Amino acid sequence: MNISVKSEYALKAVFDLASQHMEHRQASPMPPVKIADIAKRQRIPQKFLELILGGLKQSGFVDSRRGAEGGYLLARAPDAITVGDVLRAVENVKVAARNNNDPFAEIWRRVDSAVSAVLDDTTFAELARNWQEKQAQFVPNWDI
Amino acid sequence: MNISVKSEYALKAVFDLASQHMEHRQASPMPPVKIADIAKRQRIPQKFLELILGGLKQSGFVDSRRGAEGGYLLARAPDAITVGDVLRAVENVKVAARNNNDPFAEIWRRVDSAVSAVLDDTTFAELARNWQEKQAQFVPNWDI
DNA sequence: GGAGATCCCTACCAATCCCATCGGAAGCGG
DNA sequence: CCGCTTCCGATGGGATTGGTAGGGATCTCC
Repeated sequence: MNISVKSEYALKAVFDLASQHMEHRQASPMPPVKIADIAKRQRIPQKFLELILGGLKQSGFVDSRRGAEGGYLLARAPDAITVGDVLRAVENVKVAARNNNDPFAEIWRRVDSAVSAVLDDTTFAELARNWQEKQAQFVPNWDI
Repeated sequence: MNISVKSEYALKAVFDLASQHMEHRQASPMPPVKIADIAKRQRIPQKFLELILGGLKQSGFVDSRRGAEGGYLLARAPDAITVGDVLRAVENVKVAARNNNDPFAEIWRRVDSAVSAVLDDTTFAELARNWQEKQAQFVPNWDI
């Protein structure tokens, strides 16, 4: 599985937005998250992140508010976005007319479907929840 | 699943050797297969194929005989080589110290094992047999 | 012992991504 | 209107990819 750094950043960005979304108290409307904050938390070069988020917006995963107190937010609920969705949108999917006439066609199909199976059933809500639990395990003194 | 052309060539080369091996009558010892023949059958630039086979030999999958009537042959039986074996040897396997401390570690593990599962249980003997059957289906007049 | 065929090795190259940075324009809130 | 923030196009170095070129080195068969 060859995952480009760019794709990794995209996943981390969506993950960050999902985490922020889920930590937020539902009373007030969710405020946008600034690029600079995401970049700092996820260790992503800020300028690079800008263009990644641009693509992510084009693909309809996130939405943005300009100006002061602007930023990015998720366009859908965190449990309605899977890792596979984001990955397929970000990676330039050059399906390139899979040559059906070679001996490997079958095995590539099998691999693709195996990968999709695991990628398409993990949502970012799940990811964020698991991560929060794991963090709580290592810093369990928060309410003592 | 991002597969480089080079890896594809390597797979095709091993597949070609396996096919030749299985078509050969077992009475006489298997004669080596020439690079030029593999290149022509599998549509691979000959000089490029040379260096790919070199690597494949270094990895222990194939063996070579020099001189007139020389060429390449499999180092193991076709049913003892899986697609995964070849792929891992050819692709520069930069495992790169999987960061265990990110939210995606788990999912990458799951993907890797899913991919390995399908890649490691397909041997080239299987591939060659399936291919021969498929060809026979489309050109069924060979013995009429 | 040649001759011819083959493997082997090093170097090189052009194109294409990949990762990132810069500079400003445009929009929004106070 | 001013500061903050997203947006957008251009640029650029570096690595990788896909391939070429050519000359040995070495083996086998006659």
